[in-house]
Amino acid sequence: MSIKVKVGQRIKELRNEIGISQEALANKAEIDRTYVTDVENGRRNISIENLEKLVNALEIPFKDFFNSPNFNK
Amino acid sequence: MSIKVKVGQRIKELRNEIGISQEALANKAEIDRTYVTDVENGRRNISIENLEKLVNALEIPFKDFFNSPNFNK
DNA sequence: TATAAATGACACTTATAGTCCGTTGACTTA
DNA sequence: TAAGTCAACGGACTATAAGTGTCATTTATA
Repeated sequence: MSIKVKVGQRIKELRNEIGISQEALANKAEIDRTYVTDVENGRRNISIENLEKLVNALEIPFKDFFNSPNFNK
Repeated sequence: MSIKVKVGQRIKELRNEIGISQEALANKAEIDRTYVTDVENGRRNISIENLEKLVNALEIPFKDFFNSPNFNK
């Protein structure tokens, strides 16, 4: 599985834990809603700055974001 | 400190631990030599795919890459 | 069972990520 | 004196991510 897909899945997972919509997350991170959709579905090779925005909006440290079985597959 | 600078410092730190040159790391990761210089100096907003290449070349899991005091500042 | 809310798919422009070739200066070894 | 390695930087170029619009589809709920 590509890193893009893994990152997307992890974002979706964390977003669902918080219980907010893609649009709410997008607004919080100040990113376009459809861009978030694309990222969650593994269609975007996201940059570190945009990933930081999303990780911050998900209120999780980077190290915890990557501390998931997802990233050992 | 920006995420770009933090990532760059962490890459440089890990590269020095291994004891290889920027060019050797670049070759191992199959990315451009000059690009590695820029990333280490915080001048590039690297994509997740290229970060993965570098992290793999540094032979460290993502979660350990981000498990550094750097990323809590 | 219709309506709205949420998500998905994708094309498109523009901004910039990333490559390639070369140079420079610091340091090292012969 | 070279001659080599390495990091940093520049300019020109190509590839692709960022950002947005639009419509289609799915899912919740009245």
